[in-house]
Amino acid sequence: MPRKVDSAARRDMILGAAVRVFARQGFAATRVDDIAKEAGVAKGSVYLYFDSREALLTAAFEAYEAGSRTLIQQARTGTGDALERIASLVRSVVGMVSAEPELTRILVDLWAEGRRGDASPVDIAAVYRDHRAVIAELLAAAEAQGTLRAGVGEGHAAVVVGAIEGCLLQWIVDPALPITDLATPIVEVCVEGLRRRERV
Amino acid sequence: MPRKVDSAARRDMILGAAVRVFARQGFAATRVDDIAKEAGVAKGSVYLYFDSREALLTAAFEAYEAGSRTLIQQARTGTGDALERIASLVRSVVGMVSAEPELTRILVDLWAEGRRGDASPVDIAAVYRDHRAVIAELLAAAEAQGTLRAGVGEGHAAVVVGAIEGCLLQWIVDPALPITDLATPIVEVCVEGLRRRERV
Amino acid sequence: MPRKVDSAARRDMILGAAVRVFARQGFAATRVDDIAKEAGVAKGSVYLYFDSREALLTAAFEAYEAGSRTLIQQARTGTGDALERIASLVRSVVGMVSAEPELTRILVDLWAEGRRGDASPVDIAAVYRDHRAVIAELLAAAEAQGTLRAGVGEGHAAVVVGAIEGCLLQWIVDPALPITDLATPIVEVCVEGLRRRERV
Amino acid sequence: MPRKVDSAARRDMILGAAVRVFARQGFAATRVDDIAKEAGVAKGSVYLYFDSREALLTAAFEAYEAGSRTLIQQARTGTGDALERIASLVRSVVGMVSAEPELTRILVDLWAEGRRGDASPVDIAAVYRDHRAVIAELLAAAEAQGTLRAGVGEGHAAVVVGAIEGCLLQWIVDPALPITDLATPIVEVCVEGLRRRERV
DNA sequence: TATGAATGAGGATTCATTCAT
DNA sequence: AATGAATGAATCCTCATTCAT
Repeated sequence: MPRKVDSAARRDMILGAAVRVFARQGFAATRVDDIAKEAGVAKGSVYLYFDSREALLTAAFEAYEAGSRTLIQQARTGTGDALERIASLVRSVVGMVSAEPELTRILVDLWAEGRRGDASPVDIAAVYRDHRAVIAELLAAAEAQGTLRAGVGEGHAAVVVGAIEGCLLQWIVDPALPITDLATPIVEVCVEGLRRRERV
Repeated sequence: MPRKVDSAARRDMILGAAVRVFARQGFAATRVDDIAKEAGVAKGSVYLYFDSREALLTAAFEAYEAGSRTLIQQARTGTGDALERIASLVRSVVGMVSAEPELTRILVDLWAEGRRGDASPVDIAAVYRDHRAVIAELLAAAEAQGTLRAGVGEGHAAVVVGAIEGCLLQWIVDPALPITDLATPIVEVCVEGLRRRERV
Repeated sequence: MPRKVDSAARRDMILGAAVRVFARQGFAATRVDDIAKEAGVAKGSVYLYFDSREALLTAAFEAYEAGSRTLIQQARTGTGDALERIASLVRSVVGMVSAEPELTRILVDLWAEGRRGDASPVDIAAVYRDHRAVIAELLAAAEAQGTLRAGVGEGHAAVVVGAIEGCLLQWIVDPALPITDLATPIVEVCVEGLRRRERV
Repeated sequence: MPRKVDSAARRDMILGAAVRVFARQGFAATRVDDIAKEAGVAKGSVYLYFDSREALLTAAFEAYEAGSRTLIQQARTGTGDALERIASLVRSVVGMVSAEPELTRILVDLWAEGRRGDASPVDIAAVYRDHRAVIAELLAAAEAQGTLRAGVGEGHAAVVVGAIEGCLLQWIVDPALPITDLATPIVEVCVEGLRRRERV
């Protein structure tokens, strides 16, 4: 009779440990042994669930990407004032920091890994392309709703995404920065910076 | 004296080679041998000018930091409309991408390295602290000039810095993104998002 | 009793699988997992019947040795013209290739393993000592029968064994070689090379 | 000024050490560290001259092959009685055991490695194909000279090669076997087994 | 100063073997 | 008896750094 294990749960457990260690030390400085220790298993066991150290980062990316996709989906399926929906998306993304601080801290490793381009399975560029796409869609909707000021286009979507990610970046590099307090300023700058100026 | 000049030039030459290779392959994937080859010197010669592979990244950081400090200085010493000076700063930082693309592409490695906190000589957090500080100063000036809308504070400075760095990030990760075209949108979103709404 | 039979059959089944995989990939490149898969059992089950991976090779050797002993026995118990009995032995050994190709292909692993000398339970040297011994006995008989030419001794027995094994070797290394066609040439060279030259 | 080293000599020195260790322990049981120790260098230095542990075996094969080619060349360029030239070749090959005992003892590893077929750079099969080819040529010459008995063909060439290699094999597996004493018996059996029977 | 051969610590990965179920 | 998850020792190879010339 084989030992009973929930293979998926085990995998998740190890991945969770890996993410914690990556968040703490950075991917480059993380040894497979560190991960095994954090997970409370032997080094070899890590390889029962992941092909390589690299694969753990990729899996972390996939987890991040999945969360990201959910947020994007929500933004897409929402209704109502388009600029308000952008504001919600901003708050959701920033909210992820509290929900998943480790996964967020890994972002910098994903950027570094994803920069290699097609050579890497970490296609972080695609994630941001998607982000820009939703924002652009919402901006188009805002335009239709007449709430947008003139001359807003693709570039502005990149700026909104940039504002969010750039704030995450500052927090990653300096955890003392009160990232959760930034959601409102981001919304204010971005949404108000795009909203049509009311005539009196 | 001529010796010293030569020596400094040689150091710069090697550092330049290192930066190019870092930009191409990323710090983690860069071997000291790659740098030596790019510089056209022997591996051992690299160590005549730098203590370690790590030191090359630190030196690159210092170069980046110096450039950054110059921009900050310019923003501080400037005069005139405060919001316009913010706009200039934004354009300057984005302009650095064209001027020094390699140094910019290295940013991601600096973020990764700098994240280690006090353990690392790459204090990238300080750079962004400084950036936020100037922006905050300029915002205060704008407030005094009456061009700022109400309720703007520290957080908004972080957003402006975030918008810039977040756009750089997107470009690093996806060089197809037309980063230079983003200067204007960034300015529009940030400056207009902060400017006081004119009454007619 | 039925248990015992089952057990022995199971052992043989696993050994057979091991031999097939060894023949295919070579001992060094064979994982216990490969053997388990070939046998259709779990990896752990292999260890219920064999102490170690090494033990499987040893068991294969024992099977080979048993077959070899049978042939030797037949050669010893035979009667009639001594040179003819040598010819028969040659044909029998070469015939084993068709009968047990996998076991034959493993020979090279047995040679490698057996070379370690006393440290190894694979005493392939003893097998060849035995082969040489029978051949020598038969040569002595031939001498008594007056069919042998003068000056034939121990060394010639080694040559006969060598001719056989050397042909197997060439086939192992190059399966395109039509090994079964070689039985007759081996017999011709060896037997005629030893037979007394008839006076007319 | 670079350290002066004769790179080729260094390579040969390390290869020599590797061959000695392979001969002693077998390829499978040889660690790169063992080779380094035998050569009196650090482990890493081995990799300055060889790509991998495997490459050392390949290089050993190439050395063996080169020697083999020389012998073949000599056999081809010789003149005189064809059967006598076969006898010389036999003696030369057997003589290699005294000249290069370690290289000879490695043969079994080359056989094991070479058995993998096209996947391996150790094309030992080609070596034996060449050996058979020369022997076949010499047999054809003998036939033309009228010294050969009827019905001799390709297969007989394989037998001659087999007799030689099979004797080496017995020595490898059992160094107590007086291999040098076997040259004469091999010649007697093979040459006399192929020579035309004189009528009185 | 410059070189590049030499070093050896370090770390990812493999896989024979064990053992809880 | 059978399983296959878990283990961790073993080993290949890399590469930052040193140093003799």
